[in-house]
Amino acid sequence: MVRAPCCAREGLNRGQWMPEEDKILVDHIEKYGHGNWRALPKQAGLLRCGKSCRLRWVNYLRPDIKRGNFTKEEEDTIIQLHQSLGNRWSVIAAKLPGRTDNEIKNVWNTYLKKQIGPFNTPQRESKKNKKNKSAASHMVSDMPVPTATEQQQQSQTSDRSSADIIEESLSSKIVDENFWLEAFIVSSSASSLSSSSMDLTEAEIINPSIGQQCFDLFSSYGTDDDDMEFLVNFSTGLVDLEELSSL
DNA sequence: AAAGGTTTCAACCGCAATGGC
DNA sequence: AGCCATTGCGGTTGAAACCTT
Repeated sequence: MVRAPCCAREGLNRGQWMPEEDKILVDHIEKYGHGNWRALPKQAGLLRCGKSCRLRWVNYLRPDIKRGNFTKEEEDTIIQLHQSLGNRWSVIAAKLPGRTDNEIKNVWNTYLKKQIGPFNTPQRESKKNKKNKSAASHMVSDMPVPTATEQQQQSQTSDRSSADIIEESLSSKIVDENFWLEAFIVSSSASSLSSSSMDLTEAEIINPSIGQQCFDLFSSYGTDDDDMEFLVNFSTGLVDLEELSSL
């Protein structure tokens, strides 16, 4: 038998908190603390479940919460931490005093994610997402087509990053299908501009079918150290598409 | 001005971790 | 060791605000 959700009890309020409810909760916590969240609403006289009270306090009513927009420094910190930690919002929030995990998660999902583009670190995957995961080719076809200038700019930064990103990913053992696809895209765009041995046109670089093809090849090729070396060579233009296709 | 579309963010849900018995 | 209650976390939802046509 599955336990019913705590808020399923009849007669409990849900949704937006009223100012009176906030006041009751704050007054109670200031007086008695929040030793037991489950018992708290009853003790305080609130028609809410303990979970809802905890969330309201942690994300909104706590006195040390910082209000207002995130500063550039905070945004940079989030981006950096997300690169190394992934979606571990509570850990990221611990590094940003006054900011909540929920707030950081929202900021990330609303605009920081879009700011940094598609080469963010792979995220921990929920069971639900695994079920709904779309084909890798969608990622390629959804990619915006870079202009020549954008590519130039990208290559200037990704000359550094193509091999670096690959090696960073390898050293941290983050090797999943997103990694391979991203590695391909990064290495393709970098090498097409930096190496003549890579005979890829701009159209081919962003062509979804080639992306999918290479992804499939990489996937079947495996993920051991030799493969890493191969991919690094690929990224630096030492292996070309024909060789890749003949594997 | 109004309808429809998009974005934001507070709140909820379900699951995993933890701790007490 | 195993069960159960509680807490904490991350993903998701939906109402409200905002924007566009």
